[in-house]
Amino acid sequence: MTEKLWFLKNCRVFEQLQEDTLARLESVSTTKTFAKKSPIYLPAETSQAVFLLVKGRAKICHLTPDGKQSILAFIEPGELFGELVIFGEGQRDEYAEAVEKTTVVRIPGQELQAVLEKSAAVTMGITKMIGLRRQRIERRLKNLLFLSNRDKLVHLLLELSEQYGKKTADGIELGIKLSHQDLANVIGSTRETVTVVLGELQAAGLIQVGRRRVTLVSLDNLASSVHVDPPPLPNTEGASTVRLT
Amino acid sequence: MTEKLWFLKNCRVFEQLQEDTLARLESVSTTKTFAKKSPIYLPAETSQAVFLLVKGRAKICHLTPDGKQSILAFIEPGELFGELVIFGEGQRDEYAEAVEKTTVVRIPGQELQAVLEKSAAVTMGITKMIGLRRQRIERRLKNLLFLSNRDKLVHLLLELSEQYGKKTADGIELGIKLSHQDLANVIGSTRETVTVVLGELQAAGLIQVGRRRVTLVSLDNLASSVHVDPPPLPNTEGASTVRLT
DNA sequence: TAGCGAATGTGCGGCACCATACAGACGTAA
DNA sequence: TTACGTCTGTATGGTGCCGCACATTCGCTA
Repeated sequence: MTEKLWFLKNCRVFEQLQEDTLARLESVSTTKTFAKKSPIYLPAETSQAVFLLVKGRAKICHLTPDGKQSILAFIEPGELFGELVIFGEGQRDEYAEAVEKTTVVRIPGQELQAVLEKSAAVTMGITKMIGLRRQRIERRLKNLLFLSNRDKLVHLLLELSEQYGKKTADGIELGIKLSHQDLANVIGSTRETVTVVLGELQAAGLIQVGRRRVTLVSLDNLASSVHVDPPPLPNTEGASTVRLT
Repeated sequence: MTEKLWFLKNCRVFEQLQEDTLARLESVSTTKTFAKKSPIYLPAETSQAVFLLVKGRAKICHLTPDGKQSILAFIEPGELFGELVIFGEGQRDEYAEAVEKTTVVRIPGQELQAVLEKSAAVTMGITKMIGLRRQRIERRLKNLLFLSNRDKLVHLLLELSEQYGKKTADGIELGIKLSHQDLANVIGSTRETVTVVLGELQAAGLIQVGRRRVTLVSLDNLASSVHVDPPPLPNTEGASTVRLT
């Protein structure tokens, strides 16, 4: 019927929901489209809403007092974000920004909370999602604590390969376009340093870089250079359709 | 009746549980006491268990390949930890260590999962806990990304004051004994740097330091020096009894 | 296809921080 | 009380990374 309903139904967390609950959720949600670089929600916003990304891509960011942007996460189609507001923990201190033209479904926090009370399955799904993201963040934290920028960057590339890697003739290509500035904002470094380090990694034959594009030539060598086991290989056919987590 | 039962009942997540479920949980759980500095669980461990800290204090840690210890969190009496195993997400990559003589209740992951299926209230409680900890970690992450060691340390002190602060005549005293090495392991710095920075903060009249003890003289000045709002004041009477989250 | 903005490459001075080394001070257990 | 181990203070050189400056190239859009 409506697009919204279809979107909601196709989000893994909601797929087990009964028709009437789903319909209710649909009726209180709204669809919105954002242009590239426009904010989806801001820290100051009083309205407590959760979002489902339908199309495009978003990033969750934070600004330091002196204007530096930290990137906490990227959000892909099918993923829920801003979900921590349902715990009524006061204001957010991060914001979400569309990195390309992006469509989202906006779900009022109250309503989602009501759904949680009705469906244990959905609650469990949300819990797992939050837990999974916490594990990811914890992993990032420990990588950021004591590593050199080189190693932070290698870790990041390995992590990205797990999520966005597409196997090609040259190696694993990252299916996400990121500028050096973006990479720097994820690992807490500077654009120039990232440029240099990427150059070194390429010179060492570990990766191949192009404009907003990175291909990991040797996962094994990359991984062993930072003393970790190589991450699992992505599916051979790259295209990941609607995913969750 | 048994001590275990009492411990479980006094953990906020479980307090709403029905008698029989609680009894079941009690029957499959075991109580263990660990000496100072001994490991409570290790990354390699195959047994999937969740722990409830009853007495003492623990820290969740990670070791870098070159032997540096990152501290991810401290665990206080009444708190659950190691809870992410219930998502069957393979091995842990962190370990837990008793920082003083510590007693825990060990709950098999399977059993906790069974409880979650029975009680929506407990599931919601666990979800909130996981979410709250994620927020905390995210906050730490963004503080670690672009700040100087001085600012990282100040942020840490403010955070600790929120959790362990006790109001005294001189200011807010942190009710947790931490060596400079511990502080360094939390913010990803070195022991010497922490010593120096603490000295500077003391010279600036912002804090008072003693052996494994820090007192925040002026929350406001500390907070404004890193461009954030001062955290909420702790309760005047320090002693926090069994807490959760 | 011309032009402009964004993204990338590179060099260099300055400095915050690390690594090492050592000395003194405190706490705790014998 | 003594003795030992842990914790803390301090100095010193080395360096990885930032901050700034500028040249160049790519890609999008008009």
